[in-house]
Amino acid sequence: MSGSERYKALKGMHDIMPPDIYLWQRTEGIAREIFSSYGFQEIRPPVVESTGIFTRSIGENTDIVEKEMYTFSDKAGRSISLRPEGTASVVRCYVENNLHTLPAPQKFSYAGPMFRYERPQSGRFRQFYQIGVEAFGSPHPETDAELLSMLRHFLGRLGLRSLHFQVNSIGCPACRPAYREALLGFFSDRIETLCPDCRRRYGQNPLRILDCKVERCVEMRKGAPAVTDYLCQDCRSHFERLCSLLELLGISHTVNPEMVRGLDYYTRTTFEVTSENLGAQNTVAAGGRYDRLVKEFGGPDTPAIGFAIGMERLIDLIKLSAEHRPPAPEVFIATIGEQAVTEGMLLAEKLRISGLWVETGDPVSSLKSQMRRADRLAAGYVLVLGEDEIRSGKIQWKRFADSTQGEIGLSGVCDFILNKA
RNA sequence: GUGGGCGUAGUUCAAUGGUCAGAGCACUGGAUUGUGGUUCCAGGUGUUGGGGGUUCGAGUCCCCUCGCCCACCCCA
Repeated sequence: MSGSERYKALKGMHDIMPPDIYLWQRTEGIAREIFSSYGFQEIRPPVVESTGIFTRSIGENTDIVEKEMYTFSDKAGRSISLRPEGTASVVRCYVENNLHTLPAPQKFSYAGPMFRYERPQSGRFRQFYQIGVEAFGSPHPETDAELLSMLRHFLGRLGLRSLHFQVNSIGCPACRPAYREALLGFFSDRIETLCPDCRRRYGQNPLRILDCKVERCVEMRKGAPAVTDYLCQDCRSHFERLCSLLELLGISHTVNPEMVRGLDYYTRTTFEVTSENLGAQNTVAAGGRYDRLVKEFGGPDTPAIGFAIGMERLIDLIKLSAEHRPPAPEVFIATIGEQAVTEGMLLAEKLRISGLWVETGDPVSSLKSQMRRADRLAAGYVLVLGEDEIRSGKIQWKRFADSTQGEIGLSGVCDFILNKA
């Protein structure tokens, strides 16, 4: 504990280990299963990219690129960065590999670590994991709805309840400037009454005033123009269609015109899934449309939409939702005597080949301590193998769950366990 | 970057400024020889995060530093 000489993980970076790792594996498996049933195929872009990929897509003046990126020079002096999010890399991959030549829409998923140099807090880390999906080539609100539906499907399969879906449309280059002007106009005569942060936001990113938590600001923005009232005809009908599809699919949600997304590339649909049970960082998944990004990356004009799920936050919720038992060995082989140790190894191998998780006892410790260890591991069956068993060819089995035990011929052990386990 | 809280055994925590810093859990062994959990007995560990200061005396008070947690900011 006197740790100055012992290495520790870096601030904001954590080991994911048992028993949590089982929740991660299960969650990732369910994601793979469900996403693939919607036609999403996994891709694995590198974790490091040219810095420009992120600055151009996420936005030069966002906090992420301004102060949160892990940016380095490589040996040749190129500026490279650890990815702070997944979409930019996937778009780069899509363009670089000319994936638009494949039949649209093309749908991809990814999973892995992201990096942001932030001050850690509950639900926020410097290395954190996201599972995300991106669909390219469909401008239709049906695709938006399908994504939301898939997300709900996934979260439902994990047993999560009481999640809050919020959707919004932030318009397109045709209609957003007008809204921005309206917002600036609304606040222009009351800038002084806003909090210092919001005064800064007024110049930087006025939309952010809409989700300020300061009470006075909440009060001041009553009656502020809503983005949804300023949508152009195309954006409006896209959004209305989406909302009616969500109704049809039975996805309960809130339309929240004050919902703001942090990344610059979003157009039209944005959405967020939040939970009451997470602390301040309560967004577990979020996403939206980015119809201009592919073109900006040098590809053909291609609409796209995606979302990302914050794994740590998701796992937190899964842990809260129910008790989760880590897996336990199916069989524990306790041995007494040298010959039994050898026989035990052979038996263990045989059972493992059948796919069972088998542990063996410490060759030199007493049967009692081996039994105790088996119990602590919560092993399904203990097989006791000693001189008597080797002589008689019959092995003792014991099941902790109901404290039953019995005898079985050595040759039949495998079938016996497989049938019961 | 800003603010608040907390650092004592592997872990969770205790200890009016005053003997040798304790307890639960965990771990190991044992309670008639080859049977776990419950019970009983026995066993060990700390540079009290680090450094300095005040004091006859500091885990306790003060300063610095490092680390963790939470919140702001921002975001998954």
